[in-house]
Amino acid sequence: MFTDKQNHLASVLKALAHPARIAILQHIIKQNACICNDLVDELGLAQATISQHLKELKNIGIIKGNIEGTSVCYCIDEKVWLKIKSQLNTFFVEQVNASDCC
Amino acid sequence: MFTDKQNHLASVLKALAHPARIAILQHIIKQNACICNDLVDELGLAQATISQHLKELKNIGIIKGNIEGTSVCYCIDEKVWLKIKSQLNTFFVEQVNASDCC
DNA sequence: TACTATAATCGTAATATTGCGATACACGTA
DNA sequence: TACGTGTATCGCAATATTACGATTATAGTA
Repeated sequence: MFTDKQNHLASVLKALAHPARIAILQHIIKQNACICNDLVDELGLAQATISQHLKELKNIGIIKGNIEGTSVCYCIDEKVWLKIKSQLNTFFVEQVNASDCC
Repeated sequence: MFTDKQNHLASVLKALAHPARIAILQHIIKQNACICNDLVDELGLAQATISQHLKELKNIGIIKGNIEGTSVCYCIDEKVWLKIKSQLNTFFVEQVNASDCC
């Protein structure tokens, strides 16, 4: 019904479209390294909830996890991050005509 | 629980995070001018559904509608479009460290 | 004024998302 | 091997989203 590109872009945006997931990404970036579930303390959410949000971010590939002893270390997958960035750029690069009719 | 910025960015992304709404925006941009409910023909959705999607896009201000005789003319609100674009840029500008640990 | 066309809104059913407690699983360690 | 710590998954309740037919509202037209 829609093109693959439209569907894909929509699902990427959907994965990002939650304040908790935005906060998670920002926290991972801020630490500039991997984190485990400091997130549970950092955000005020239950462990199960954080894990669920992490899963959704993993699904679009923007983060990856690495088992590190007894805990899991998450970080941004730079390749996917840049790809998503450029996909959004492509979408927003459209020159909107200033002489709109409304 | 989250910051205003995080909440706002999330709600903007959420409004964009649907293939139908992406298709609507692309169609409006492609026509480079206002359109009414060609969208109903263009996409395969019911008139009520299109109207609902348009409402969500209007809610974040990215499009605006103008009554034009018996129909309504929609177009991108350039100011809001650019603002959202720059908000996303701000988010994605974060330099992800290439030397990640995962 | 009645009629038509366009779009918004209402009501509703189906489905998806969100959050969380409880539980299961994996991996170190005593 | 038993135990503790950190995560993932399950099951469920509450809520939100999506889609659409039916209805309503608005503006032009006969």
